[in-house]
Amino acid sequence: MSEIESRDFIRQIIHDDLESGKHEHIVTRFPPEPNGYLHIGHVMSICLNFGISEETSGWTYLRFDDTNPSRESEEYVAAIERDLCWLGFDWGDRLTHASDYFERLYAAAVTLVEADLAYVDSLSADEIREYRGTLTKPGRNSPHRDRSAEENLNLLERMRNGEFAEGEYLLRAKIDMSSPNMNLRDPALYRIRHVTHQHTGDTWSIYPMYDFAHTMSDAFEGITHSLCTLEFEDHRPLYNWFLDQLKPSHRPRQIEFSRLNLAYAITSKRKLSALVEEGIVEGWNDPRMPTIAGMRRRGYPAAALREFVKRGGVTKKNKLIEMGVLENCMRENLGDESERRMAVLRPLKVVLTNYPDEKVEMMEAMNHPGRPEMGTRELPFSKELWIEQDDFMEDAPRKFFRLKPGGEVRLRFGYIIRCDDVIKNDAGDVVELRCSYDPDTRSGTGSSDRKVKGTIHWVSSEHAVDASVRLYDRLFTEVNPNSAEDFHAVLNAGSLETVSAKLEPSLAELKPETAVQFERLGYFCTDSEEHSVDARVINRIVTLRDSWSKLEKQAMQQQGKT
RNA sequence: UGGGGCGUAGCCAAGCGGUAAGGCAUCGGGUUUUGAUCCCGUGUACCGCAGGUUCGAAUCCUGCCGCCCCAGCCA
Repeated sequence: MSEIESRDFIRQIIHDDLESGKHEHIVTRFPPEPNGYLHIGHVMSICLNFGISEETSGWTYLRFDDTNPSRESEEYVAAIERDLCWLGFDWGDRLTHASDYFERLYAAAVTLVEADLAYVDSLSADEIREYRGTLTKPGRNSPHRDRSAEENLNLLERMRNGEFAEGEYLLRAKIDMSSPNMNLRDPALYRIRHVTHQHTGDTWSIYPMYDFAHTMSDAFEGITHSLCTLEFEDHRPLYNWFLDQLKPSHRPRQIEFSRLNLAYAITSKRKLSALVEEGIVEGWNDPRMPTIAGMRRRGYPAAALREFVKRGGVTKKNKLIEMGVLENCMRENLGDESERRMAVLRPLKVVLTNYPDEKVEMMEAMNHPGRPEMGTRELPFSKELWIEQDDFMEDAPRKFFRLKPGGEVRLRFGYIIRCDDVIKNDAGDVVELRCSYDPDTRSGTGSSDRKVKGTIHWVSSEHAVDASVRLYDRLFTEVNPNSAEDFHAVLNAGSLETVSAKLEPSLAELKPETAVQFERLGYFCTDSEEHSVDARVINRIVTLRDSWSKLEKQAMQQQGKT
């Protein structure tokens, strides 16, 4: 253990800036555009920005980057605030909008025009593209580039007054049409848009572009470090150009980091939005979605999500993080925090032939094997039980130590039973097991130390409560669906399976959004929208680690080869 | 074929001229009334490749290769 925890490159810069006295406080911002729900990629940015200000006793603004009214909405701003709160971050009274600065932004634009650093163009969108040149060919100056400041001012004012149609005029920075950096070829500053803005209503008919609005908003808020993703690296010269020309009293510094990509998941708002609109998932908060709302509904604890992002690190290298890392964070957190319960997902009937017909015993069960302070509960035990179909095998391999004909197994917190008969239907499916129990092996009694290899879970059928349980799997079959030509082609058809499960009676009245472990199966969470005590709906968060299924897979592969 | 980035084990990631941390995964083993947890142990990383500088390079220099981003009046 070294005394100095190694810092990522951004925290190193910030540490140095504090050390050198360049800044007294660190001010960051999280600037989502309210045009969709936040996803796992945003979680990283959120944790970075809010995390850094927390660590340095600075502060962070939540700033809605609402400069494009044609695709933004109130629904999204509400969802973003909700998600941020749930994740555990607090912006206090520092909730702002880029639109809060529209007047100041306009004044800054006027300043640029007056300094002959911006002009009103009247080329069409197509012409502008044509004039811009290509990656390898320089662009050409617009024929309107040399309008007088007076004329530009007049035109800009009339743009603001709504005198022109959309696309008729455009305010552009006057930089360098031959720059090898496309962002410097006279980028657009303001475009005309006759649209009602979700925050400013109809007061504006021109709206600033991202680069201009974002840079100046950072400056207005005294942001010290403006952290963004790699694709904006090319924009930094433009960011700095605005600061150089307009000389605001605060000069923020933009630093870029690589985004977090999760294997088998999509993190593109456009595609996520398509999944919702095409009805491929049930909504932005479908438990299969990598959105914060979806992961929350799935049952992922916020703390586990934060831990996951922390493990990813902060660098400039493109990364694709394995699902297993995410799943492990969930298992670690839930393993410590959640109570254990018994539930049977795919029930198989077991009748204990030597158990008295009407008898019911109450068996004591620990709520958490590692945390006795979490207490115990009682499980009713009776003649007729449900066990998991997977826990019985007629022709079992040597290493299968669950139930098989003539074999013995321990019922967790119950007795050891032996399988005497297998009953099948006409189709040949196993529909019932006739077993006998050993009365001397009751769990917890002194004479219960007889060992059997396997222990399986069960539920008394008379006392069981029903539930609809949804088993989720990855939404895509491709590791990196982001780069697939068409994501529809790599959708996982089996991403959702719903089963009718039997639960132990203590689970009858669970509140929505409660996570528990179903022993030997995984972690599950009652659905926040559809679950009620009358109609239980439960989502599987993640399975337990399962070394048996691993062995099974290996065996299958070997069989396939030989 | 312009510009900007990035390349350390399967996936992340330390390292900042002195002879390759750590996590996850993998594979062994122990404990276990969850095949879970827990506990031990487990890696020949040609540090993208090739040269060079140096007593010494993942770290400095040169060249090359690979991958990502940029031609919205999106962010």
